Amino acid sequence: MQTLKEDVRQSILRAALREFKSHDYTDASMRRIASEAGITTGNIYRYYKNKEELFEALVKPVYEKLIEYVLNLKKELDRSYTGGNHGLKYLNMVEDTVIGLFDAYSAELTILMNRSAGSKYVQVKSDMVKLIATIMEDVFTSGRDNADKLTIQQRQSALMLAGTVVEGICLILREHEDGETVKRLVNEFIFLYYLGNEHRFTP
Amino acid sequence: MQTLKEDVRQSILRAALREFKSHDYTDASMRRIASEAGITTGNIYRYYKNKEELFEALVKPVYEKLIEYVLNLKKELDRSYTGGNHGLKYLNMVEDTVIGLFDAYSAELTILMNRSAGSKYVQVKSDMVKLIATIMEDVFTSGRDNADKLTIQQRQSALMLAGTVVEGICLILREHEDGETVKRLVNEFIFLYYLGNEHRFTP
Amino acid sequence: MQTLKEDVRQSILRAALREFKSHDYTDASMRRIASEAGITTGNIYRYYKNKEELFEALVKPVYEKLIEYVLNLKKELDRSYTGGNHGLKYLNMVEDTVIGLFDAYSAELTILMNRSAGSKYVQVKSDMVKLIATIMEDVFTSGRDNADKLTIQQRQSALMLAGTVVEGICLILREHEDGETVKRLVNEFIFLYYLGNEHRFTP
Amino acid sequence: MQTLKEDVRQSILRAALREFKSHDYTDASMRRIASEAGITTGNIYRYYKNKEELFEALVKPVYEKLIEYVLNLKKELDRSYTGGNHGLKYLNMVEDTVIGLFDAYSAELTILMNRSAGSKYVQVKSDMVKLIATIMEDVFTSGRDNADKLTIQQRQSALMLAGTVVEGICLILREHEDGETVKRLVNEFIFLYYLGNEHRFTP
DNA sequence: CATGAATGAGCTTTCATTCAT
DNA sequence: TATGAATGAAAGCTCATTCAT
Repeated sequence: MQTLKEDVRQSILRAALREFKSHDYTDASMRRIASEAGITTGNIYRYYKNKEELFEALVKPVYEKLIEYVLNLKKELDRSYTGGNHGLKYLNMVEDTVIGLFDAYSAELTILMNRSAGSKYVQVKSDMVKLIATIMEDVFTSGRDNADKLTIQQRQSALMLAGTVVEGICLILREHEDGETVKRLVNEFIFLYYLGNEHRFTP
Repeated sequence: MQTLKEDVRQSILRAALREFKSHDYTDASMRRIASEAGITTGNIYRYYKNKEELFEALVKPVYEKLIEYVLNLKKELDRSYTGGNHGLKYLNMVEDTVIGLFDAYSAELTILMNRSAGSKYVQVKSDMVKLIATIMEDVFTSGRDNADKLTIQQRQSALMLAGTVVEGICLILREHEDGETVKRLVNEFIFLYYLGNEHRFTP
Repeated sequence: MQTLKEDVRQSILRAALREFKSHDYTDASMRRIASEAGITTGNIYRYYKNKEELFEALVKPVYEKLIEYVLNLKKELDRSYTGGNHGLKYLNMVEDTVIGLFDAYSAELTILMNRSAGSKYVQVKSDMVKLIATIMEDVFTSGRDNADKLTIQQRQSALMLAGTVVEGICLILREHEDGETVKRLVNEFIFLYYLGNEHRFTP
Repeated sequence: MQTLKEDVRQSILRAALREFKSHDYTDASMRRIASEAGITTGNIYRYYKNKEELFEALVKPVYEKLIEYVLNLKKELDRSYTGGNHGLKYLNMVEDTVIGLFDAYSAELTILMNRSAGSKYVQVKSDMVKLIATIMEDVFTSGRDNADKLTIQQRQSALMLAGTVVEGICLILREHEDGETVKRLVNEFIFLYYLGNEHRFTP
């Protein structure tokens, strides 16, 4: 064979998935992954150069898709900043992003968002938060002409909303495996944010 | 002497607070805590049997208060389930609980909610979530006579909402030290949930 | 106590000395050093941060002295390049350097010169060789006006002579512990090189 | 088939040669040898039981020739100890030995002398040294009737000279591949020793 | 015969915990 | 009580060697 045994590679990935689902990158143990995969510690290193690479093998594909989606989102955002409340539209784009990624890589997305502490992917969450915060700020200033009039409190609120949206989505990802359920819950969740904001100033 | 001992105990707790604020239970280092407290590694074990107990010393008081408040909340809930939409009222009680605890134990609450991974307090969050989920279910069934008519989807939604509320509050606690800011953001956050739900069925 | 137990530190150094005398840096084993020192593996790291630092603790002092001596040698060399055969004089300076260093750090010098492979001190030997090669070239061109007339063969010879001088001295260091013996043998050895070269062209 | 096998054996040896030229026995890697030889890791063990045997396969032929030459040298030495300074003659025999072996097995000789650390051939060098030391002692006592009058210092000097000769030759072997260059440098080097000793007592 | 996946003992290093003083 | 040196198990990783296919 040219390639290493595909079933072993699969069981390593499966075991790694389980391990990283329940431990942060730092706390995950190669020994445990190996034994869970039914192989010896050393053998894992024939398949993945080291812990970082094993983690990356799981998480990089989603990460790259995420970046791609996020860049599109940003472009869309910049293109149409001419006014009008596009809050729901943007939030829907966020939702589509999540759902799209989840369809292809449910567990991996979960790990990327929840277990990267200690790896080089730590900043992913806060990157997402920053992006979504700009969306939120856009929501706040909708209809008005410039955004730099935001008070420091409004900026804090935007960051909070962005942070809680991200955390909320992460939670849903963590707790559910079924795609349909995830979709429905993310949809409800995002819609809640939309409605909440919609009626903020018009009670 | 007792006096001296109390001094030391206090500086251990102070140091532990700082350590656990920035590290998960597993990643926190007893050595660092000792040296930050200005004592020796071994001496820490005269005051606390082990890492778990030290963590507990920090976190148990808030935990117990939390339980207490939560039981009250529950009682209130059970007592007045006779109808009418009390969603906001209950959410306000949750908010009051958080704010109340935060006033007395800001850092400890933050730690309890955010850094318990690896300790026996991991489940606190999910306990909270379960409780709040019952509140959410109450919101859903407001005006109707019994709650066991909830579909499985509704139950999932309630759990999701509860989970995201808790995660959101945890995030706010994690990111802010200033009491006023925490209050304002938690209030906004809770209000968002209220409004979001309020207009759910009346768009 | 402020400092770690000095006798343990000494026995670690003693054990490390033994280990590094018989193994290259890479092949030396911390476990063996620890057990030879009569302590546990982990305990070594209370005294030295890692293998590199333990090696350095042994070898850095000699290394710095060596650099110092060598810079002096170089200065002397550059200052008096006006001609006349100073071969013996320079070789005597090399000898003095070796003897001086050996008096203070016999084993350490041995290790520095013979066991650095794999550490950041690998190049020490070849640095020495290069320096001594310039001395040798000076010997070859003594009395003549410029050195760049040396043929490629002469340069090879100079490098060979320098290399063998260094290797010879390393050998003497490796095989003998007694200072007087080292002195005598290095002296004889250097003198041999002097005589050998002296009579090269005047048989 | 026998033919095929011989091919493989040859390419293993060729690869091992390259590996051992640049790494000590301990640091050489069977994996690298196999891959350099264009075969699989496991297959190497069909041809050579283990690392030691592979090393031996390379080095034993030279080793045995070396022993043979050395025994001859010794015989010659014993036969003609009746007086007269035969120093140069003997040193020339040493030189002839080296050159002769080098002609037939350049790389293997280099490896035997320079890379045996960790294998069972470590002592080869010191064997050589011991033999050459007896030559040196003969040089010292030339013209006098018996050798056991040598002082301990003289014996040490003889050992030193022998050791440095051997180290010097090893160095030349290590640094040069070209046969002519090796010959010239070894010749110069040996001649240096001859001259140096010649004029020792007749300055 | 050959393959290359698998083994297992070894490596350096870290850290909660213990214990002689 | 307090000290801080010592322990020992665990981590990530490497590599000569074995063995099922």
